[in-house]
Amino acid sequence: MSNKKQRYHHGHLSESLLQAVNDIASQFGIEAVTLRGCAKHVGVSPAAAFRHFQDKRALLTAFATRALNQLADTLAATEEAARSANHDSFHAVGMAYISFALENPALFRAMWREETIYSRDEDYLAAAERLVGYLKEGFAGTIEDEDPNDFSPHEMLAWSSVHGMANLFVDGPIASQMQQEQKIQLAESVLSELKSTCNSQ
Amino acid sequence: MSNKKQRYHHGHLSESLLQAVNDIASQFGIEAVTLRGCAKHVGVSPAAAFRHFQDKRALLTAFATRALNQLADTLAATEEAARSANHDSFHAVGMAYISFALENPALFRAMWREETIYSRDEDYLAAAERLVGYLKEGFAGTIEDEDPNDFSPHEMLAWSSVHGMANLFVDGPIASQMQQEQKIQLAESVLSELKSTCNSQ
DNA sequence: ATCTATATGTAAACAATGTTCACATCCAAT
DNA sequence: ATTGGATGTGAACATTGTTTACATATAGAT
Repeated sequence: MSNKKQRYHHGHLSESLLQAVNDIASQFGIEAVTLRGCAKHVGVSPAAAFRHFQDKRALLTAFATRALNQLADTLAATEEAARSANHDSFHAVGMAYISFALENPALFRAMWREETIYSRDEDYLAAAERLVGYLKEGFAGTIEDEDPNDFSPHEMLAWSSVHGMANLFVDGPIASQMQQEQKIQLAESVLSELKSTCNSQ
Repeated sequence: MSNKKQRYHHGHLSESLLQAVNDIASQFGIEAVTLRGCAKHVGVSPAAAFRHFQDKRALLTAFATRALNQLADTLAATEEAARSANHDSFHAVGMAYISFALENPALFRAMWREETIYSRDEDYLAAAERLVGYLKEGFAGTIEDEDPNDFSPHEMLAWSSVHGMANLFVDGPIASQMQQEQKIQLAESVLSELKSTCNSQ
């Protein structure tokens, strides 16, 4: 971080800028992310960012896209692991979703904020579609699926309750009043309730 | 709006500023809310706002507080109406929550955004506690309640799924891809699933 | 190797925003 | 009527996003 300071060209600027967003957002929240701040964090002039992103909004869109993909990766890996270990993969996927939000609140917040991103961006839509795909396919294949192209009430119930808990644990009155451990325990028991409902048919 | 323009003192500035936030947020989104914009909307100098709110953040906190109270009012009224009409009040309260979000996305977004408000503000906490209270009391009294001071898995399941749907309908890939009507129908059927789960004991 | 087109970076400037400060105006209690 | 506190104004400032004109590096053709 000290010897290659003299280079006029950075080399991986767009990648580094996204990393900067991640660092700053993780430490101070997304609201604290500033274009100039990211540029300084990377050691580059503010204007340089505009060679790689049309906008601040475009930068945040790319960040949200990456966050979506990370979450989708996590879910996929979790399901695979649980399946091959013969564990309850519905439970595992649900908990993975919630844990991701708890461990990366900044990422989780970023990926859903319609107003601060270009939600019609091609890459963003693709990433979103990938995540939604998992869920439409029966909550990543862990519950029975009637139609892989649409949400059944069961699928929607599963996703929305997990998504709702994740949101409530990150933003809301519960967020600051409950310990991490409590949240996880509550999530576990809610998922148990859910499982019986969603597998009942 | 035209004859009382000459007064030096506004009279109800803090109230009017909140109204301005509402107007602008409803029309252009919360991200578009600007202190100067609100001041101009009210016909007052930017600095005047600081006599009534310490911060932009304090203004948004007051706005979020009001939104929380509005939602709580709506839920209370809905429950009362459904109860006296002998309707399914669980269903009614759940749908009211979701409808509120669909009809007032700006309000709904504002009330949960920890990063843009003072979430430790006294009034905000009171409003949040009031809403949470409804839910801790058995989802506004519509499901059985084991402990009014804590969330049972049933209560958490009910709230989180409703909250999750509201969020997904307002921010997220579904938001733009589904019609209002579809969202409501999906919500209805999810709530039907939920009811059997939450009342089963 | 040289030249040149293009990609990538810089510095300086601008408008908009949040915020503060010194001052103006009004209201209300003496 | 006077005066003190509440409320509003205008000018200023730092910060931010963004643009523009210019500088430098890199890659491919010659």
